[in-house]
Amino acid sequence: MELVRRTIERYVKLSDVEWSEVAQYWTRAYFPKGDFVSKVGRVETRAYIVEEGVQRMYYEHDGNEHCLGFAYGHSWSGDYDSFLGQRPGRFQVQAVTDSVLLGIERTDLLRLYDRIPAMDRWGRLIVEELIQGRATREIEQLTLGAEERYRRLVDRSPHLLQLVSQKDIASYLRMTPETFSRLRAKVR
Amino acid sequence: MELVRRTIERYVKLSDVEWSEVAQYWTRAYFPKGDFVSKVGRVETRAYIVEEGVQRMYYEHDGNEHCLGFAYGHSWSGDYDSFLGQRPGRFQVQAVTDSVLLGIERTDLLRLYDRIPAMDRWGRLIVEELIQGRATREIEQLTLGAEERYRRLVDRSPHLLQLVSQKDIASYLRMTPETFSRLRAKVR
DNA sequence: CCGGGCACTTGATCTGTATCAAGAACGTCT
DNA sequence: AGACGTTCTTGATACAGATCAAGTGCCCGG
Repeated sequence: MELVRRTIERYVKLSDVEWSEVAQYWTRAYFPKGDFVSKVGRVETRAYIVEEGVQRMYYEHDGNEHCLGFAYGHSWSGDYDSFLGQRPGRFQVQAVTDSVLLGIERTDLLRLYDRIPAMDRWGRLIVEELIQGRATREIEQLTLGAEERYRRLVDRSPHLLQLVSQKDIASYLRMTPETFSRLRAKVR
Repeated sequence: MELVRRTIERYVKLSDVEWSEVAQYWTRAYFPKGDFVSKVGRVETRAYIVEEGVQRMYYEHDGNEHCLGFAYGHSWSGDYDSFLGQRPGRFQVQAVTDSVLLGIERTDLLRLYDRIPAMDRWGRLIVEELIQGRATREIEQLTLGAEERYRRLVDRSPHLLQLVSQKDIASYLRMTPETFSRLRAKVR
């Protein structure tokens, strides 16, 4: 659970006493490749930090999968939309590689928010960061053509190409696998 | 400023003492139609609540304007991206009609976050709500064709059609004014 | 270690929406 | 009130990327 403390303390400082209260609620969960972290229709009651592995979040429509993002490194994972709104999930979150996540129940998190103001602040800062990331993505979707979107991914997140199938990345970039494959051949 | 209190208290409760501290920092600002609330390149130091009027937020690229959203009712206004990240703004926010906004300086807001835990929580809840709204928009952009996007707008926000030019709405719906006009003629 | 099914590639064709163009109606500034 | 600029409409054409189709290779499970 040290990872949790480090992650939180990138935003706010916790005393040892506070941390010991926070720590008790986090648990480790294992998701083998292919397993679902969050499923459509189910209200997500847990928030996760990625300890190991990669997960993808996607929206299903007419049998098509539209990937909205990947979680890895020590970022957030799980369906934040369902978690924050406590409504039936609209997204699926699936382990793309064997994954280990550190999770906390929403009721426990709310209890911590009540008891430890720093945690409430942390919740705010995390979501603020999330929203800025989404704004960047929105700009890119809005203004870039398929080739430029591909180029940006290649030089900003080359590691993803190793870990995630081309069709999932294509979907994340809003293009078909065919288009992705052609760009791959074309661009250097 | 009563509006500010009502807006905040839709999320958290403030004592009269707390409110009197909060209240002093808010000021009223007038933006005649066409004026800019936030401008590209400038760091936004204020957050706003709309008292009157409509504003649009857009991204400029190659001389094209891509509208990301409108603010009205008693919602947020201003460039939240620049405000939250305190980086030079990527968006413009412009008054589409004569507008009256209630604003607060970031430094004052941070001071309130420090002094009044309920305000910190309010900040979190506001941003959580914002992100859920963006997720909904993202889903619609992802899965709906131009015609369906148009239909949804018409029956969810018909008032916008009265207040905002068709070209701005077209841009918000990610289509050209020509396509918008054709859909208008076609759909009922 | 074999076999079936994905993942990926490559080619041909299709299509929704953008782009270009031109005219009509509207609003607003002097 | 006149005139210009902007918004909206309508038509013709262009194009990026999707879709359809077929073939190759490779991974994983039995």
